[in-house]
Amino acid sequence: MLDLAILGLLSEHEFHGYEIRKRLRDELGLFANISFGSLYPALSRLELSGAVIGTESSPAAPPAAPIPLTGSLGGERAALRSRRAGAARSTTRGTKRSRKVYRITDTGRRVFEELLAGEEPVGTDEARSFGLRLAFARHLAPQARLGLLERRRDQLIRRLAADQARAAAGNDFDSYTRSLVEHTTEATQHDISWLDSLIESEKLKQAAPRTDSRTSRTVGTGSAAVKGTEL
Amino acid sequence: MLDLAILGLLSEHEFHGYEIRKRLRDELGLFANISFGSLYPALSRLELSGAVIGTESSPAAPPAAPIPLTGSLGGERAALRSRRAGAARSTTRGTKRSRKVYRITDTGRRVFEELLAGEEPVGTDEARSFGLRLAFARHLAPQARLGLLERRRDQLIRRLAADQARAAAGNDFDSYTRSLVEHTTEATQHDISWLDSLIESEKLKQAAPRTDSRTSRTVGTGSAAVKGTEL
DNA sequence: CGTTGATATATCGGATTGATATATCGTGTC
DNA sequence: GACACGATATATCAATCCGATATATCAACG
Repeated sequence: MLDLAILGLLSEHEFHGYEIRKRLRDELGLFANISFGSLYPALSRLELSGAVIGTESSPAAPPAAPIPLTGSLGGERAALRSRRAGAARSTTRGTKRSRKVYRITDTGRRVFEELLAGEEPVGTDEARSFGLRLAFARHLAPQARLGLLERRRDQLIRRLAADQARAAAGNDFDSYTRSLVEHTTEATQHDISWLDSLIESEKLKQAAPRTDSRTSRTVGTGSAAVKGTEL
Repeated sequence: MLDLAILGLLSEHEFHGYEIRKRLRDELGLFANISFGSLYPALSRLELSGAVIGTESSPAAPPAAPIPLTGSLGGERAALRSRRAGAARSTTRGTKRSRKVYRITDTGRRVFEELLAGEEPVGTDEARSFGLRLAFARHLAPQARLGLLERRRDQLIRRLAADQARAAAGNDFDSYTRSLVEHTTEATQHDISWLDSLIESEKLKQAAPRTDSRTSRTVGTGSAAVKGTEL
């Protein structure tokens, strides 16, 4: 769960520990809210196993791509600051503090793909796990991607059955518990509708071999599809 | 989180370990899906601290402590074995297997109320924690109950703000991540609406000092209130 | 009569969190 | 210009919890 998030982020760009956590938290919210207490051991683990390579970022470190990506909140702002402070700008930006930048290896990419395509956990944090995988679903083969969506749908169907059994059998619930169960059931139904629309879009996209290979817009905004499939 | 669930269940009836897990899982689903690996240590912990009392359920077991709680697990197990081998099947047919029935103490009730009224965690399983507390909310004073609902609402408002910030700033998301963020945002809004209806019902109930002290029906079935408060 | 599945308790390793410690740097403030 | 404060950055720790596993009994079924 944790290695998946780290490797997924590092598969796009190199980062140091603090920023890995920051990015995952800011971009994926509760789906990848990892703590330092698990991040740093995980990075050490991944480095030992050869999935990532950590490099000390000392002032004379001009590695590959500095920060070519988009927003890069912390990095660009830090670079801006140090540049304005005067000293830097000649070599690279003023490394404000010792940090260790992690880069993914080919082994790491293989591990990432295995984790992403591997078995999803069932139980407590299945929702977190699915959200995390969906956030990296673009790295999956279309076939595996559809499988991910459908397995999650099955999971939710089973959960809905359990919810409804609870609501039906447990008539001795007090009003708060009853409201909780009702609300949970509705939320699960909503999740299923959402997945239905995702699956439909995915099938359409795979059926039509358009060269529109970029992120097709039909997936994200399909509120009409959601309404249409409503239970 | 775990002690709260156990004590909450035991505050209504006495149960043995296996059934504690079964009940919590069947009635509260994901909100209290505790495993044996945490249940039995928790029960031992609670027994040591005097919050619960465990009694061996053998056919002729007077309520006084049969085995004077030597903490040593092996010792108790040995005693159990010998007892079962010796006085097996004298009378009462029902006892299918040796089990340890746990009963809550006055201390345990105090601990339970403290846990229930205490600080909610923020972070990963705040939803679980809230659901669990809501399931036992009838044990709270009306004042504290309203506070629980409002604190949860504030939490969700903050989460919604974070979700919307994500959706606004992160335009470089791929379609899957974008859909995930959108869906999460909608779910959070739905949760807030639900809490609004709960809070409204609660305030109404507290404003009207009806002697209708039983679980008022207006909370659980308030789908009209939900619709009315929809965003 | 044997095998399966539910009941029942217990332990272990591993993953993860939250808290805490340490240190540097930028910024606002008085 | 002193100085606190918050953000950056890495690291470690105890505590918690889960999933898997082991062991054992018993009912039901063919």
